[in-house]
Amino acid sequence: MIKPPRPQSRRSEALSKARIVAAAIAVLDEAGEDALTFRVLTARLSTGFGALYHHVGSKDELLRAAAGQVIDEAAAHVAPEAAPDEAVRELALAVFDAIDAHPWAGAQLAREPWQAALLQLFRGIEERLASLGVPGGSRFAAASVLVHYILGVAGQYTAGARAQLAEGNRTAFLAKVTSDWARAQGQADQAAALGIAAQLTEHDDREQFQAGIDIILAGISALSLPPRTPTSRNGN
Amino acid sequence: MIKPPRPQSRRSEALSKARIVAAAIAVLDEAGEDALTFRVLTARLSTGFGALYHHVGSKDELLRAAAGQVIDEAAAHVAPEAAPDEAVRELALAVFDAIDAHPWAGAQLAREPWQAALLQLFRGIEERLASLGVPGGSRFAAASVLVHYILGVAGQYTAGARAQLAEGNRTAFLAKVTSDWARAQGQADQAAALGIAAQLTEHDDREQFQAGIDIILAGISALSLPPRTPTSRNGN
DNA sequence: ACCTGAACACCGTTCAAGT
DNA sequence: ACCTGAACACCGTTCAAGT
Repeated sequence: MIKPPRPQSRRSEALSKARIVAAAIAVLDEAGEDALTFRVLTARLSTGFGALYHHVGSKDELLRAAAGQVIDEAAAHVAPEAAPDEAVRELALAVFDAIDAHPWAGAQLAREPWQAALLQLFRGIEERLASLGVPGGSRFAAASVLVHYILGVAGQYTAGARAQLAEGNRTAFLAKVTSDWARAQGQADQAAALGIAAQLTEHDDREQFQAGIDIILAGISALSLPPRTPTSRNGN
Repeated sequence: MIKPPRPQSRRSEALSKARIVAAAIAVLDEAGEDALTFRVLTARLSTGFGALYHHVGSKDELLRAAAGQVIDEAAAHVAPEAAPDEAVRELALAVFDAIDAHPWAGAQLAREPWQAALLQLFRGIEERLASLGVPGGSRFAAASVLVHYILGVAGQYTAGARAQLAEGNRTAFLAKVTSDWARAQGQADQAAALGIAAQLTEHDDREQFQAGIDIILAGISALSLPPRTPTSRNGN
């Protein structure tokens, strides 16, 4: 009675949480957040609902796991030998780029920020701030601002991506927003609204994000680092 | 044929967008985001679906209008004679407090940050930064960081409030998060996770938020304001 | 233990019909 | 013009039944 070498099933591999999460990420990347339903997952993995629920518990848990994986990968790619303030910038940018590539993950993180992956980010930032000389008493607050900012941008970036998808393209989207603003403003304020819309049109999201990180790092340094010789401070 | 003085209808007032939005805000405040459905609204206003759709277009539009109203009210309460940096702090805190009172509004703003109400906030901040001496070239970036940060905190604050509601209370919620973290970490890192959880337990959200605003304002000042005599800089 | 898929309890939204 | 509510086209989730 020798066991047959695995009775080649219809599916190539057995179902597992990892395979379900991978399929979910694929659907999310290809077609966005609204497209992820248990029905398309059952079709894609050729199973039933019960099989999925046997491995994942709920749709929320699935979304959490998918976002966690994306962020984990991003945060792992930071060069360990970088100078501490550069490392903070790299960490922040890695998360930004991950969310650029997977906008749905930004929405998820903004919604449930206590995921383990973000704990890693927080700890990574706090560690670098310590190397930078930020004293223990203000380190928590300093790391918090950075993480809050990163998540704030993440959420809004995602929102923009989703809306641009719905509206066709960035230009069309901004045109619609601008006209909505103009309608909501008094006549006198329409010029200001147009000015802001123009700056939104021109600016580069990634550069803007980096400029924000620089401002916050400068603030942390100003408030909680021993003052240095005030030369060569050209931050722009 | 004199018209009767308004044939006292079953409902006290005619249906209108304003009344629908008011009812929506009431439901959201009383029972949270998930509780707002067109079905409970029809019951509360004793009408049918079609009547609601005749005034609001979609649930998204309703949510937008509700959040917009809450933020508009908050931003309007800032004393106009305040010093510019104090005014920025007041604006930020007003939004924070509004979201504390209406957590669902935070989620909505994080999801669709281009609402007209936020344009007002942005302009209010930019104006004050101009008074503060921040040059035009960096003012947009500076105001952006502040707004991104405010919205980031808003989103996460809301997430926390929602989770605490689900979990029973803040302590129970933090206990659950901590145990999730501990499970996800290696043994060696559990201490660090516990330390962060402890700081989360102790800190006051509102104070933390203010500390963040101070850090960002210090960074703006360091990077784009003419240097002052470096005395009496005690920001903590 | 793992999987299947009909069925349940909801949603937001539409629309023919009323006044 | 404004309102009504049955009906439609979806969801996430459960669960008795299979292997």
